[in-house]
Amino acid sequence: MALSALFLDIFRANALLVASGDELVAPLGLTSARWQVLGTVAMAPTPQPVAHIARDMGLARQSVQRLVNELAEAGLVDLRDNPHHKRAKLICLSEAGRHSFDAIHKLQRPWVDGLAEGLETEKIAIAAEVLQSLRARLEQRLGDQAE
Amino acid sequence: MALSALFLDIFRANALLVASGDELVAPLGLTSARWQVLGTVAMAPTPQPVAHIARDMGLARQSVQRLVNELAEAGLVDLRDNPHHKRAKLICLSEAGRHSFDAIHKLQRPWVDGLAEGLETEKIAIAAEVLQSLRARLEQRLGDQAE
DNA sequence: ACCGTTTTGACAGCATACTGTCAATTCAAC
DNA sequence: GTTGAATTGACAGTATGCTGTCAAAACGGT
Repeated sequence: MALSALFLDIFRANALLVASGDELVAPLGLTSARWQVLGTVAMAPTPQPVAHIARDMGLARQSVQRLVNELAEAGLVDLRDNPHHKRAKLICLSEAGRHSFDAIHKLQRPWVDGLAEGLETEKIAIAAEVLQSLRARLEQRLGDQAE
Repeated sequence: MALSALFLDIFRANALLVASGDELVAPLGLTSARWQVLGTVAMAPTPQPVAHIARDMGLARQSVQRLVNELAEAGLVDLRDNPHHKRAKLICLSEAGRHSFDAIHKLQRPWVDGLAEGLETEKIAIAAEVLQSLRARLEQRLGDQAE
């Protein structure tokens, strides 16, 4: 079955992307996971609490919680008081975090451009479509049993 | 950039596939990772040592080592003496392992069929092609720096 | 206003994958 | 044949993700 083969490709691509991402941002003292959290925080139109970021990223709340705690300890994000909730602090970039994020951007663009070179845009779009369709089905099935 | 978006889709699809796989084989007391190792062992034309299986799967040697040790402890695989290497035992399925593998197959087929339903085969093929191309590029780049 | 439900972060523990290091073994070059 | 390089498994440690449980806080229906 073609789909089973695709699964293996997804596993490998995922592993390689994480490894390559780690390598890419290592000079900045970051990792793939922290970079992704930092990016989500940076892109949010307004500071969000951890649980909201986790939903945005499709990760478990506690995974993001730990990463945010580490980023806060590293001084890359600040925990701002939330007027609407005493415990759920709002996460926003610190000065250093903004710096790191900008530096990542400069590294990321040529990296992605190099990877994309020679790949047909339409095929990338089709691949994304297939993965999103897969995602929807998997999420629905997991939801069926969990809730 | 379209490719960056695809990366996020790959991350999510990977996480969901692992979670769904865990759920699928949980009744058999297995996990996604062990299932994949078991499958690789079962599919090998002849019993292979751990390091060879790891290369087959694109995983680090030690990751597979641990999983194989656990599978051996669970009695699903046997470690057969290797006439060509005193330390590198050959991994092969035990009776129980063969049983589990057959049971997995029966579970897996309807699951995959259900997921594939409505997906166009050509699009799946294109997605696989994109991911393989991506894999080749990422592997090459990582290799550049590591070796 | 009150009480039950939901959300949230803290804490603890597990599974998976990675890396680095070491000793035993095999292999290859000479 | 001997010696140096590569392979292999054991052991230890790290990063990421998950889950479960708990108490504090917020929310909602009555």
